[in-house]
Amino acid sequence: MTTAPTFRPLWRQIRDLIVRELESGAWKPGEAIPPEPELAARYRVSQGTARRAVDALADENLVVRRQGKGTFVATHTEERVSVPRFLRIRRDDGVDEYPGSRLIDVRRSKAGVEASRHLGLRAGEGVIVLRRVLDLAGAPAVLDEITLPGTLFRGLTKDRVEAYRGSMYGLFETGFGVRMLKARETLKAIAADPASAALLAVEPGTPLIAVERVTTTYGERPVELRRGLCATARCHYLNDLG
Amino acid sequence: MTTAPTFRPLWRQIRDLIVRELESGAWKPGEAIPPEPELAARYRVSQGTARRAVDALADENLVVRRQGKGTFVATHTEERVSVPRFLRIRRDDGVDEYPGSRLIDVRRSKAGVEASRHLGLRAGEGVIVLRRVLDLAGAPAVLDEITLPGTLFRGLTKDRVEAYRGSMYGLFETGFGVRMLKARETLKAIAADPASAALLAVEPGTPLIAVERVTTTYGERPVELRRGLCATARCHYLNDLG
DNA sequence: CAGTGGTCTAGACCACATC
DNA sequence: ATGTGGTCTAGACCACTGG
Repeated sequence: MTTAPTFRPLWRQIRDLIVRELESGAWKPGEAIPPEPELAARYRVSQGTARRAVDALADENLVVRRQGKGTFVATHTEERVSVPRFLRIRRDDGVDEYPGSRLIDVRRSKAGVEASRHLGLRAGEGVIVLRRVLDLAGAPAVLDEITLPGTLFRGLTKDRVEAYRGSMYGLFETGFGVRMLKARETLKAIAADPASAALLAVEPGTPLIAVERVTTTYGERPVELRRGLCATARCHYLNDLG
Repeated sequence: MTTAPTFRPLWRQIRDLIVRELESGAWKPGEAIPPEPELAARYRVSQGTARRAVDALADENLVVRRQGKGTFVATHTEERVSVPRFLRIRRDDGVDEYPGSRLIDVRRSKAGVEASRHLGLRAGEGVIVLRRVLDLAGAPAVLDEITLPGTLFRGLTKDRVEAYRGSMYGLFETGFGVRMLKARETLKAIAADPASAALLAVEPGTPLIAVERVTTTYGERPVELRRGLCATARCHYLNDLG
């Protein structure tokens, strides 16, 4: 039995209030949030305390500070410059490459046991399943199957995905107002089945890394289930332990 | 070409000075560092600035703050309570278990191309190679091959490892004064060779996750090369993306 | 109780970006 | 020149630990 927190610092309360504003969409991804003096005035605290709250948000990657310019709501739409934040697959030769994406299909269906469990849906609720192949160094690297709650991604079609220029999470954010904040990945090694092998251009039975990702938005609410099969002949999964 | 940093905040400089103290062993792992007022006096700064420096160290996991008690040098010797900080392998059933370890052998040899590259040694320098199996849920889960620079781990023997009660990094820290601070892991999927398969109690050819870890101490200096083969039938590799 | 880290404030000044 | 975030200070007070 854990006792409820008996004390919440002021900066923590301010942080929570700002998160609620972010959640409600008061300031959109990429936009600036109010400057520190204004936040301090609004919440009736010293600038130091407002600053502490914003610091916490920056540590959580919810906002990005830019000296001299302001503090901006974090976004997935400006990741084209480097490698997407959530992509752990890298080329063995060390070259930083934004992976190419080929969409296979977009289907509507009912949530199975696994999907409903991970996404917190009732069995049989509508989901959208999207499949694609990521290319790295000119060869297929990852076969992705992305499962989304139908209610959140109503107008999502193959055309819409193909028309969008940028990362998947950029589309989710700008097109559907769903912000991907954290993810938890679970990795296993499996043998390639014939169908997947064909799409990845490897022999059936080739060892692959199976990545299961559950992505969450505000309040740890799960909004994406992603299963990726990674062929690691010329690339690898990278992880830094701090 | 990157320009040299033109400005270093005071708190950053203090942080660096404290790191040097830590590196020199002025305070040993598990011990308390001087309280904030004392640090402030020693470095002739305000307590707020000293605090900022210690905050940075805490963020880097070099020290651990404990309210009311003090600030302590981080250690790997107190990880028995939970799961070791650098271990990403978890049981599928969610049970938190401290893995059992069976040592296979400890050999002295010469650094090969890979080892010398990753550990920054000259080819042919002496290394110690240690092999073991980690058990999870009563079954072999990971086959580890740990390569260490001979000069740093002079008295390391099979007996010494078996006599030590605690994690490998706990032994390195208390027995050899080498503190493991960060690590970078590179994962690939491979098929089990017959020898490894036997030790992991799986069929030859079974897909495994091959984890290559390079662990570093102060100044990003590499001090361990570890190759692990993970059988993921009843466990998985877990990674949180923030 | 004294000593530790944790919070909050008010104010001065610095570094950076923009006009 | 102005406005933004970033640094530093001095001091008051709170929360937690242990004698």
